[in-house]
Amino acid sequence: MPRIEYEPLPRVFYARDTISVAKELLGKLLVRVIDKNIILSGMIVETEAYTLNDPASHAFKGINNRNRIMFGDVGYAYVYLIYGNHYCFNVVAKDSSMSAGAVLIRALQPIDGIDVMQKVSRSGGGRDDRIASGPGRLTKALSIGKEHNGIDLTVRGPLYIAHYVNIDKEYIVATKRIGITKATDKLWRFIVKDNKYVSK
DNA sequence: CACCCGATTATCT
DNA sequence: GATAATCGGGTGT
Repeated sequence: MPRIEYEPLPRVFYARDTISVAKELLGKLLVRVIDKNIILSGMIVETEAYTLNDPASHAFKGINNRNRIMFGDVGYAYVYLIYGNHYCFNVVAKDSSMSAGAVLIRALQPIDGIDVMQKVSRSGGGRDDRIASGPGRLTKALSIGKEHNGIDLTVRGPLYIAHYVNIDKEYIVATKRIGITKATDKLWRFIVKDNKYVSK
């Protein structure tokens, strides 16, 4: 059984304003451990922030059974089904004055288990720059589903986020969020500049 | 490459 | 009944 060497980010990392966390998650590693011996991972290269007073956020209209994790403690996974057939993976992040907030992880640069991800995802036909490029492709590549909703991402387990590299401020670009119809002017999508694994 | 559309479910009106 | 933090396959240029 391989030793898992990646160090999870502590809960305090997520206990800050959602926008800052969204930026600082770039360059971190999303780690998926399957059956305690298969390790899949990727460097986060694209994120989006969703806050409480944000018409585009699931939290905007108040708590319900789907979004309740967004109103809970920080550092936990919020996974939900979109368009009836894809899962989106988020991390709960907010400062103590906010009741809800999360960061959508939209794209990864594959690091560990690229061959396994290619088999599972069947996206991109042999190219590695489409495997986890987009929120639905990412969850498919790492086999993330509703069973991971509410999981603690600050401890080594089936799914966690770890330290990896630091992205210089120069290389963080803010853009409009993708696929929303409300609050479309906010520049709350963050990408690693010139990285080919960012969704198009 | 651009556009169009169907899939399929939780939530809201 | 409509819409949604999406994707892949189809058709046309």
